[in-house]
Amino acid sequence: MGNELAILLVRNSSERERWSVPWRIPQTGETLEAAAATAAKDALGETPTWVEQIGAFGDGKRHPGEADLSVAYLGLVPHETAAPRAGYAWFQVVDLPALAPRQRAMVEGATKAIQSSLDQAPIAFRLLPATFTLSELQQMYELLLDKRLHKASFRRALQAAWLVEPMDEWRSEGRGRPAQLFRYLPKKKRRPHRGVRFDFLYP
Amino acid sequence: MGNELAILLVRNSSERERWSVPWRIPQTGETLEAAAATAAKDALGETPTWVEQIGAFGDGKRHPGEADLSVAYLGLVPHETAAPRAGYAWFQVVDLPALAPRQRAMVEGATKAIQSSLDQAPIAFRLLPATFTLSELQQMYELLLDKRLHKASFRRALQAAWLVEPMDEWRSEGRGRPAQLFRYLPKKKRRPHRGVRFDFLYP
DNA sequence: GACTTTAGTCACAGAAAGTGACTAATTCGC
DNA sequence: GCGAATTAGTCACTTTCTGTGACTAAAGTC
Repeated sequence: MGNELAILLVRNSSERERWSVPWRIPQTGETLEAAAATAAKDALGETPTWVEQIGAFGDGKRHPGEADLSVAYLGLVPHETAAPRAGYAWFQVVDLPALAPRQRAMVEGATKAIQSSLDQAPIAFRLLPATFTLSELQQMYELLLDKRLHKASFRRALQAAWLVEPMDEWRSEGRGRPAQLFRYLPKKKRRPHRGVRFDFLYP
Repeated sequence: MGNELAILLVRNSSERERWSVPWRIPQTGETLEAAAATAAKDALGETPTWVEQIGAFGDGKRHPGEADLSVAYLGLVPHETAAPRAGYAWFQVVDLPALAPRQRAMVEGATKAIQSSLDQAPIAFRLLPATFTLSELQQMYELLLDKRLHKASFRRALQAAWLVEPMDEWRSEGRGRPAQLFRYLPKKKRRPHRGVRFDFLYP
């Protein structure tokens, strides 16, 4: 665990082994995103470092115990995060329990959204400490994309995108040569560059 | 007109020169997408050839005459379409009248969505007749992307993507050499290929 | 000190994209 | 009828980007 994408589900109070996505009915004066962040905080104890809307889901049919309309949000937190509250549990995305159709659609939309916005937004950086090694960054991309990346290609693309800045620190991680630490390069400082594609693929 | 992206707005009944996006409250048993299609049909007299969800918009604040939550959909129709019903009018996207903030956000999201899903879905083909010339196709892409494309690059990428199939027909359009007609190549027949980027840019 | 392990870089081949020029087939003006 | 103008379609060449394996560097292990 920790190197796999996982999702936090809540046990369905009514049924025995039924799980569903954590949810919350927005209160008056509460934005959708705030409601999503609150739902996540109720589950986790802290607010996700990345929150993004997936979309509205509703099939017109009324299901017992379901709202007419669900607006799904994706929230991401790094693994070193507080344990979930009672009634909640993490599941690996590759091995989910049975979910209602709408729930499954929302989860599917969320995983796709991760991959498609990964090269548009600093998602990976919000999931890492302020300073990190390039290997850690690459592993995060691999985890989020569910794809192995080639080291040289990854670093080349990273350079072209001016996304990170080297620091004067190195970290020795037990075995092997110590890795240089980097930090996310705030947008302002970036030099003009072409669009970047992070879709390089390992054979 | 006709070679510009335009949006169909409806006059706000209450206020004098206020316009807003056509809307509809979904009925019980009606999916969101069906409601969106119906709203478009009410405005236009026909159903858009492309419909896609943009997202849910709601700021938590209650505005007079506005729902708590709006789920925005993008509907596209070719230009040769029935005239709008009374109270509706087309506006060029580059020159919109004043809109409420939420409305503006929805329109903005819609125009971005066009561009980002243009190379993932056969949007352009739904806006053209069944057979078309490559120049027509290129003009459609240029209109939707709001970007000039280089002829040779466009055709090269098109070939690599196996998206179209030449027919044995030519069409003479007044001046110049007659253009060969093509049609959209149904997915089944496509040969394996790499992903295609339609983001080649004119200097 | 030799071996293992992880970091980091290079170099090169092949593919893809940017671009201008060129050929082809029509209509228009005279 | 003929050359200019116009639109279609293709080529060729250069530059850039990707995929990839191999190489060097700096630590720990035994």
